[in-house]
Amino acid sequence: MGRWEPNAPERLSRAALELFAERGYENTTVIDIAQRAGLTKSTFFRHFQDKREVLFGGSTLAGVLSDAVAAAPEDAAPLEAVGFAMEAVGREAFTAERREFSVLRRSVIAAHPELREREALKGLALTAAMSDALRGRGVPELQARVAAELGALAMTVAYERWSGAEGGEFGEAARRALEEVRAAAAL
Amino acid sequence: MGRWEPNAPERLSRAALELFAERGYENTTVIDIAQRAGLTKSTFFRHFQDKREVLFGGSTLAGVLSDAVAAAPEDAAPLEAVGFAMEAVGREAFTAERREFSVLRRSVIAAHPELREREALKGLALTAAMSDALRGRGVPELQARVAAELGALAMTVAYERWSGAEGGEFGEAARRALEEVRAAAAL
DNA sequence: CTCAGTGATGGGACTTGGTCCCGTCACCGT
DNA sequence: ACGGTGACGGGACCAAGTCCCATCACTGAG
Repeated sequence: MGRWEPNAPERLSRAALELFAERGYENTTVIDIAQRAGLTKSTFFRHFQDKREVLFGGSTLAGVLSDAVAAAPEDAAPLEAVGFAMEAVGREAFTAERREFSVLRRSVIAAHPELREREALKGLALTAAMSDALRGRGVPELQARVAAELGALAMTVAYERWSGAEGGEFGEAARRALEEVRAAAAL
Repeated sequence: MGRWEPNAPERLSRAALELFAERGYENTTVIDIAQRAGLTKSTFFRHFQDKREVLFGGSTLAGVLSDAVAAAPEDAAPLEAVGFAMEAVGREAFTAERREFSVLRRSVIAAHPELREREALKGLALTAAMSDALRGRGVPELQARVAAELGALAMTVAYERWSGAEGGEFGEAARRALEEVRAAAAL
């Protein structure tokens, strides 16, 4: 088992998730993580900005959302474009085979304030990505921000359900959630 | 100038804001902050959980929002209750005399990722507070979350304007922003 | 086959954030 | 005058994160 094993970032992420689940985030050292992955602290920080990022690094969610919104049919309303983005996420990120991983990751994040904080920041990035993509379609500033915010809420709700007992396909859950949010927003 | 000077937390906050503005967040040590306030590192961490919190500690915004939503007239619709909360914030938090302080604080936070991250977490706490207060009024789960999210967006927009060149009163700016958001959400 | 270049890794010194424990001093009531 | 309480000072200590340099595996040219 050499110095040249491939996929260092992935090995580190898996090791980190395991250790966080076993003994908790604050009882796990970066050195612990690196050791389980057969690496060292130096290498860890070469692949991740900090200890929290090891659970968020692989995420290209912002890019997926942005691209899907931009690729939606020209005549689609803002919230419809957001709906397409939800489906794209279901296809490219929250797939059935990654559900178990996502569920564990979710519970680990929920248990530790530092990780929740990072997640909050990533959430802002997601809404910003959607909002920017909508503005790129010619949607006015405020409408874009509203649609992005409602889309983010729908994604959160769908993620709660999808990673909960229900299972099913994420894209559909997100579409349903988005429709419910739209109805709840009609005041 | 003794050991018994009052208002240690406030002195620390002011010292921190000054130093962050002067030399930047990462070029400022907790010891620097404590020294400028005439205190020590130990005392700093006795008043604040961590270095970031020194810019967020005084904030009872969540409580203000929560109370105001709960105190709104019984027959007020969710978004109207949120409107009352906005005015309460204008009265009790974002007052005219604190504007200068808020503007500086805002620019400091915007300049440093760690601080933006903490702000994102505080934002989540605010929407959660509003959402919970709305549910306490009997508003269904999803409607409460939507109204809270729209309220948070309105607050963000109003804050941008209020701390920008425009000035004026925060409560009014927030009410206007909330009305615009409501209009933009009518899809 | 050899050898130099490239890039990822190992390793250790160093700074700083954050925790812990304990001694000290000011205030307050008796 | 005296003891209790609570805030502060100070120092040891650990882990996160930075920096710099040595080392090793792979690659391609000769």
